[in-house]
Amino acid sequence: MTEVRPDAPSRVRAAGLRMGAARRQVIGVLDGVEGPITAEEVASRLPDVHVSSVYRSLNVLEELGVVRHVHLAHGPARYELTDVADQVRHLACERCGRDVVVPAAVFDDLRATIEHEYGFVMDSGHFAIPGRCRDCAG
Amino acid sequence: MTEVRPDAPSRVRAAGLRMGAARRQVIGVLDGVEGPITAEEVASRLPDVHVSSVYRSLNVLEELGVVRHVHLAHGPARYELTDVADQVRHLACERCGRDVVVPAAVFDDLRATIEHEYGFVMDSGHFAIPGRCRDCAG
DNA sequence: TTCTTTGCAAAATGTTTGCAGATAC
DNA sequence: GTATCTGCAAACATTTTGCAAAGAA
Repeated sequence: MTEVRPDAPSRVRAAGLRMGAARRQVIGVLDGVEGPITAEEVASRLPDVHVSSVYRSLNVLEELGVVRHVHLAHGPARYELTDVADQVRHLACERCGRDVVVPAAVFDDLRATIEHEYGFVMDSGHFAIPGRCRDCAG
Repeated sequence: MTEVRPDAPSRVRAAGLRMGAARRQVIGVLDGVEGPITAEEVASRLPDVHVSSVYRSLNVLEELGVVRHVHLAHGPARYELTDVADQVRHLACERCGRDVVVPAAVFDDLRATIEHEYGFVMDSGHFAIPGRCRDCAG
Protein backbone atom coordinates (compact mmCIF):
# COMPACT_ATOMS: atom_id res chain seq x y z
CA MET A 1 0.00 0.00 0.00
CA THR A 2 2.95 2.34 -0.19
CA GLU A 3 2.86 2.19 -3.99
CA VAL A 4 0.40 3.97 -6.22
CA ARG A 5 -2.84 2.03 -6.46
CA PRO A 6 -2.33 -0.19 -9.53
CA ASP A 7 -5.87 0.31 -10.83
CA ALA A 8 -5.61 4.06 -11.27
CA PRO A 9 -3.30 3.98 -14.32
CA SER A 10 -5.46 1.30 -15.95
CA ARG A 11 -8.58 3.31 -15.36
CA VAL A 12 -6.95 6.36 -16.87
CA ARG A 13 -5.86 4.50 -19.98
CA ALA A 14 -9.17 2.66 -20.27
CA ALA A 15 -10.73 6.10 -20.68
CA GLY A 16 -8.42 6.86 -23.60
CA LEU A 17 -6.32 9.21 -21.49
CA ARG A 18 -2.62 9.24 -20.65
CA MET A 19 -0.61 8.99 -17.46
CA GLY A 20 1.33 12.23 -17.38
CA ALA A 21 3.74 13.28 -14.66
CA ALA A 22 1.23 15.40 -12.79
CA ARG A 23 -1.46 12.72 -12.67
CA ARG A 24 0.92 10.03 -11.48
CA GLN A 25 2.47 12.18 -8.78
CA VAL A 26 -0.86 13.51 -7.54
CA ILE A 27 -2.06 9.95 -6.98
CA GLY A 28 1.23 9.16 -5.27
CA VAL A 29 0.76 12.02 -2.83
CA LEU A 30 -2.84 11.11 -2.00
CA ASP A 31 -1.76 7.54 -1.43
CA GLY A 32 0.96 8.66 0.97
CA VAL A 33 -1.04 10.84 3.32
CA GLU A 34 -3.57 10.22 6.05
CA GLY A 35 -6.92 11.89 5.45
CA PRO A 36 -8.11 14.33 2.78
CA ILE A 37 -5.85 17.24 1.76
CA THR A 38 -6.27 20.39 -0.31
CA ALA A 39 -5.05 20.92 -3.86
CA GLU A 40 -2.63 23.49 -2.48
CA GLU A 41 -1.20 20.92 -0.09
CA VAL A 42 -0.80 18.40 -2.89
CA ALA A 43 0.99 21.02 -4.99
CA SER A 44 3.31 22.00 -2.15
CA ARG A 45 4.58 18.43 -2.03
CA LEU A 46 5.25 18.46 -5.77
CA PRO A 47 7.54 21.40 -6.56
CA ASP A 48 7.59 20.54 -10.27
CA VAL A 49 3.81 20.37 -10.65
CA HIS A 50 1.84 23.55 -11.03
CA VAL A 51 -1.27 24.08 -8.89
CA SER A 52 -3.46 24.38 -11.93
CA SER A 53 -2.20 20.97 -13.10
CA VAL A 54 -3.02 19.58 -9.68
CA TYR A 55 -6.57 20.88 -10.04
CA ARG A 56 -6.82 19.47 -13.54
CA SER A 57 -5.49 16.10 -12.44
CA LEU A 58 -7.83 15.95 -9.48
CA ASN A 59 -10.80 16.79 -11.68
CA VAL A 60 -9.98 14.11 -14.22
CA LEU A 61 -9.32 11.52 -11.52
CA GLU A 62 -12.57 12.47 -9.85
CA GLU A 63 -14.52 11.94 -13.06
CA LEU A 64 -12.90 8.53 -13.36
CA GLY A 65 -13.91 7.67 -9.80
CA VAL A 66 -10.34 7.38 -8.54
CA VAL A 67 -10.54 10.42 -6.28
CA ARG A 68 -13.27 12.20 -4.32
CA HIS A 69 -13.39 15.55 -2.63
CA VAL A 70 -15.04 16.51 0.62
CA HIS A 71 -15.83 19.94 2.07
CA LEU A 72 -14.97 19.82 5.73
CA ALA A 73 -16.08 23.41 6.33
CA HIS A 74 -15.56 26.75 4.63
CA GLY A 75 -12.33 27.01 2.70
CA PRO A 76 -10.75 24.80 0.10
CA ALA A 77 -12.03 21.36 -0.88
CA ARG A 78 -10.06 18.32 0.31
CA TYR A 79 -9.26 15.33 -1.84
CA GLU A 80 -8.67 11.67 -1.07
CA LEU A 81 -8.62 8.33 -2.85
CA THR A 82 -12.12 6.97 -3.39
CA ASP A 83 -11.56 3.56 -1.84
CA VAL A 84 -10.65 5.24 1.43
CA ALA A 85 -13.26 7.99 1.18
CA ASP A 86 -16.16 5.64 0.56
CA GLN A 87 -15.77 3.95 3.92
CA VAL A 88 -16.00 7.05 6.08
CA ARG A 89 -17.99 10.17 6.80
CA HIS A 90 -16.70 13.43 8.25
CA LEU A 91 -17.99 15.44 11.19
CA ALA A 92 -16.34 18.86 11.23
CA CYS A 93 -16.08 20.79 14.49
CA GLU A 94 -17.01 24.40 13.79
CA ARG A 95 -15.08 25.60 16.83
CA CYS A 96 -11.70 23.84 16.76
CA GLY A 97 -11.72 22.53 13.21
CA ARG A 98 -11.28 18.93 14.25
CA ASP A 99 -12.30 16.33 11.67
CA VAL A 100 -14.12 13.50 13.42
CA VAL A 101 -14.10 10.50 11.09
CA VAL A 102 -16.91 7.96 11.49
CA PRO A 103 -17.84 4.80 9.58
CA ALA A 104 -20.20 5.44 6.68
CA ALA A 105 -22.54 2.84 8.16
CA VAL A 106 -23.53 5.30 10.88
CA PHE A 107 -25.69 6.98 8.24
CA ASP A 108 -27.42 3.82 7.03
CA ASP A 109 -30.65 4.27 8.98
CA LEU A 110 -31.02 7.89 7.95
CA ARG A 111 -30.21 6.93 4.38
CA ALA A 112 -32.96 4.32 4.37
CA THR A 113 -35.50 6.67 5.92
CA ILE A 114 -34.79 9.47 3.49
CA GLU A 115 -34.82 7.19 0.49
CA HIS A 116 -38.09 5.62 1.61
CA GLU A 117 -39.87 8.85 2.53
CA TYR A 118 -38.52 11.25 -0.07
CA GLY A 119 -37.04 9.06 -2.80
CA PHE A 120 -33.78 10.92 -2.23
CA VAL A 121 -30.54 8.91 -2.49
CA MET A 122 -28.01 10.47 -0.14
CA ASP A 123 -24.35 10.97 -0.95
CA SER A 124 -23.44 11.98 2.57
CA GLY A 125 -19.71 11.91 1.91
CA HIS A 126 -19.51 15.09 -0.14
CA PHE A 127 -20.05 17.61 2.65
CA ALA A 128 -19.04 17.08 6.23
CA ILE A 129 -21.69 17.37 8.92
CA PRO A 130 -20.76 20.43 10.97
CA GLY A 131 -21.22 20.74 14.70
CA ARG A 132 -19.26 20.61 17.96
CA CYS A 133 -16.83 17.88 18.88
CA ARG A 134 -16.80 16.33 22.33
CA ASP A 135 -14.23 18.77 23.66
CA CYS A 136 -15.99 21.85 22.29
CA ALA A 137 -19.62 20.86 22.93
CA GLY A 138 -19.59 21.61 26.68
CA MET B 1 -45.64 37.98 8.73
CA THR B 2 -45.40 40.34 5.79
CA GLU B 3 -43.60 42.89 7.97
CA VAL B 4 -40.00 42.69 9.09
CA ARG B 5 -39.69 40.43 12.11
CA PRO B 6 -40.06 42.85 15.03
CA ASP B 7 -37.37 41.19 17.12
CA ALA B 8 -34.54 41.79 14.66
CA PRO B 9 -34.26 45.55 15.29
CA SER B 10 -34.38 45.01 19.04
CA ARG B 11 -31.66 42.41 18.85
CA VAL B 12 -29.52 44.74 16.79
CA ARG B 13 -29.89 47.59 19.24
CA ALA B 14 -29.47 45.32 22.25
CA ALA B 15 -26.02 44.59 20.87
CA GLY B 16 -25.19 48.28 20.82
CA LEU B 17 -25.54 48.44 17.04
CA ARG B 18 -27.72 50.55 14.77
CA MET B 19 -30.44 49.83 12.24
CA GLY B 20 -29.07 51.30 9.04
CA ALA B 21 -30.80 51.24 5.70
CA ALA B 22 -28.93 48.19 4.43
CA ARG B 23 -29.62 46.06 7.49
CA ARG B 24 -33.31 46.88 7.55
CA GLN B 25 -33.81 46.25 3.86
CA VAL B 26 -31.83 43.01 3.87
CA ILE B 27 -34.10 41.66 6.58
CA GLY B 28 -37.10 42.85 4.60
CA VAL B 29 -35.98 40.93 1.54
CA LEU B 30 -35.29 37.71 3.44
CA ASP B 31 -38.69 38.01 5.06
CA GLY B 32 -40.36 38.36 1.68
CA VAL B 33 -38.95 35.36 -0.14
CA GLU B 34 -39.50 31.64 0.03
CA GLY B 35 -36.37 29.66 0.81
CA PRO B 36 -32.74 30.69 1.18
CA ILE B 37 -31.24 33.13 -1.34
CA THR B 38 -27.73 34.31 -2.16
CA ALA B 39 -26.21 37.65 -1.18
CA GLU B 40 -26.16 38.54 -4.86
CA GLU B 41 -29.90 37.87 -5.11
CA VAL B 42 -30.56 40.01 -2.06
CA ALA B 43 -28.51 42.82 -3.58
CA SER B 44 -30.30 42.59 -6.92
CA ARG B 45 -33.59 43.32 -5.14
CA LEU B 46 -32.09 46.38 -3.46
CA PRO B 47 -30.67 48.68 -6.15
CA ASP B 48 -29.55 51.24 -3.57
CA VAL B 49 -27.65 48.74 -1.41
CA HIS B 50 -24.18 47.67 -2.44
CA VAL B 51 -23.33 43.94 -2.46
CA SER B 52 -20.57 44.47 0.05
CA SER B 53 -23.07 46.07 2.42
CA VAL B 54 -25.35 43.08 1.91
CA TYR B 55 -22.51 40.77 2.93
CA ARG B 56 -21.69 42.97 5.91
CA SER B 57 -25.33 43.08 6.99
CA LEU B 58 -25.74 39.34 6.62
CA ASN B 59 -22.60 38.70 8.66
CA VAL B 60 -23.72 40.96 11.48
CA LEU B 61 -27.22 39.52 11.48
CA GLU B 62 -25.79 36.03 11.49
CA GLU B 63 -23.63 36.79 14.53
CA LEU B 64 -26.76 38.08 16.25
CA GLY B 65 -28.63 34.89 15.39
CA VAL B 66 -31.21 36.62 13.18
CA VAL B 67 -29.99 35.01 9.96
CA ARG B 68 -28.34 31.72 8.99
CA HIS B 69 -26.65 30.58 5.84
CA VAL B 70 -26.73 27.18 4.20
CA HIS B 71 -24.55 25.71 1.46
CA LEU B 72 -26.83 23.83 -0.88
CA ALA B 73 -23.97 22.71 -3.13
CA HIS B 74 -20.97 24.34 -4.72
CA GLY B 75 -21.37 28.02 -5.39
CA PRO B 76 -22.52 30.89 -3.23
CA ALA B 77 -23.93 30.54 0.27
CA ARG B 78 -27.66 31.09 0.73
CA TYR B 79 -29.21 33.04 3.56
CA GLU B 80 -32.52 32.85 5.37
CA LEU B 81 -34.12 34.01 8.60
CA THR B 82 -33.15 31.78 11.49
CA ASP B 83 -36.64 31.03 12.73
CA VAL B 84 -37.45 29.50 9.36
CA ALA B 85 -34.08 27.84 8.85
CA ASP B 86 -34.09 26.07 12.19
CA GLN B 87 -37.15 24.01 11.31
CA VAL B 88 -35.83 22.44 8.13
CA ARG B 89 -32.94 20.59 6.55
CA HIS B 90 -31.89 20.65 2.91
CA LEU B 91 -31.21 17.77 0.54
CA ALA B 92 -29.52 19.06 -2.61
CA CYS B 93 -29.79 17.10 -5.84
CA GLU B 94 -26.37 17.02 -7.46
CA ARG B 95 -27.86 16.39 -10.88
CA CYS B 96 -30.74 18.85 -11.29
CA GLY B 97 -29.98 21.20 -8.42
CA ARG B 98 -33.35 20.70 -6.76
CA ASP B 99 -33.51 21.65 -3.08
CA VAL B 100 -35.56 19.03 -1.22
CA VAL B 101 -36.65 20.54 2.09
CA VAL B 102 -37.34 18.12 4.94
CA PRO B 103 -38.28 18.65 8.59
CA ALA B 104 -35.27 18.91 10.89
CA ALA B 105 -36.78 16.10 12.96
CA VAL B 106 -35.82 13.61 10.25
CA PHE B 107 -32.28 13.89 11.61
CA ASP B 108 -33.16 13.33 15.26
CA ASP B 109 -32.22 9.64 15.43
CA LEU B 110 -28.89 10.20 13.72
CA ARG B 111 -28.27 13.19 15.94
CA ALA B 112 -28.84 11.09 19.06
CA THR B 113 -26.64 8.25 17.82
CA ILE B 114 -23.76 10.53 16.92
CA GLU B 115 -23.98 12.47 20.14
CA HIS B 116 -24.10 9.26 22.16
CA GLU B 117 -21.33 7.42 20.32
CA TYR B 118 -18.96 10.27 19.46
CA GLY B 119 -19.95 13.13 21.77
CA PHE B 120 -20.44 15.19 18.62
CA VAL B 121 -23.33 17.68 18.56
CA MET B 122 -24.54 18.00 14.99
CA ASP B 123 -25.56 21.27 13.34
CA SER B 124 -26.94 19.57 10.27
CA GLY B 125 -28.47 22.74 8.88
CA HIS B 126 -25.27 24.41 7.76
CA PHE B 127 -24.52 22.18 4.76
CA ALA B 128 -27.12 20.43 2.68
CA ILE B 129 -26.93 16.68 2.27
CA PRO B 130 -26.11 16.06 -1.39
CA GLY B 131 -27.46 13.18 -3.45
CA ARG B 132 -30.06 12.41 -6.09
CA CYS B 133 -33.66 13.48 -5.93
CA ARG B 134 -36.50 11.10 -6.80
CA ASP B 135 -36.56 12.14 -10.45
CA CYS B 136 -32.80 11.88 -10.91
CA ALA B 137 -32.10 8.76 -8.84
CA GLY B 138 -33.34 6.29 -11.44
C1' DT C 1 3.50 11.28 -35.26
C1' DT C 2 -0.57 12.52 -33.20
C1' DC C 3 -3.31 13.82 -29.60
C1' DT C 4 -3.04 14.57 -24.66
C1' DT C 5 -1.15 16.86 -20.89
C1' DT C 6 1.34 20.43 -18.62
C1' DG C 7 3.11 25.15 -17.16
C1' DC C 8 2.18 29.71 -17.01
C1' DA C 9 -0.56 33.78 -16.96
C1' DA C 10 -4.88 35.52 -16.84
C1' DA C 11 -9.72 35.28 -15.81
C1' DA C 12 -13.68 33.95 -13.05
C1' DT C 13 -16.16 33.47 -8.81
C1' DG C 14 -17.51 34.51 -4.19
C1' DT C 15 -16.39 37.17 -0.29
C1' DT C 16 -13.77 40.56 2.63
C1' DT C 17 -11.57 44.94 3.71
C1' DG C 18 -9.76 50.06 3.87
C1' DC C 19 -11.24 54.37 3.58
C1' DA C 20 -13.95 58.57 3.47
C1' DG C 21 -18.40 60.37 3.60
C1' DA C 22 -23.33 59.65 5.15
C1' DT C 23 -26.32 58.50 8.95
C1' DA C 24 -28.52 56.69 13.43
C1' DC C 25 -29.18 57.71 18.00
C1' DG D 1 -21.98 65.30 18.27
C1' DT D 2 -19.98 60.91 17.92
C1' DA D 3 -19.58 56.38 16.84
C1' DT D 4 -21.50 53.33 13.53
C1' DC D 5 -22.85 52.25 8.93
C1' DT D 6 -22.52 52.45 3.96
C1' DG D 7 -20.75 52.83 -0.92
C1' DC D 8 -17.02 52.18 -3.66
C1' DA D 9 -12.81 50.24 -5.20
C1' DA D 10 -9.48 47.21 -4.39
C1' DA D 11 -7.81 42.99 -2.34
C1' DC D 12 -8.41 38.25 -1.40
C1' DA D 13 -8.97 33.05 -1.77
C1' DT D 14 -10.12 29.30 -4.54
C1' DT D 15 -10.68 27.34 -8.87
C1' DT D 16 -10.93 27.44 -14.00
C1' DT D 17 -9.34 28.42 -18.65
C1' DG D 18 -6.56 29.75 -23.14
C1' DC D 19 -2.56 29.00 -25.26
C1' DA D 20 1.82 27.17 -26.72
C1' DA D 21 5.42 23.96 -25.54
C1' DA D 22 6.47 19.30 -23.75
C1' DG D 23 5.40 14.52 -23.46
C1' DA D 24 2.87 9.79 -23.79
C1' DA D 25 1.45 6.08 -26.80
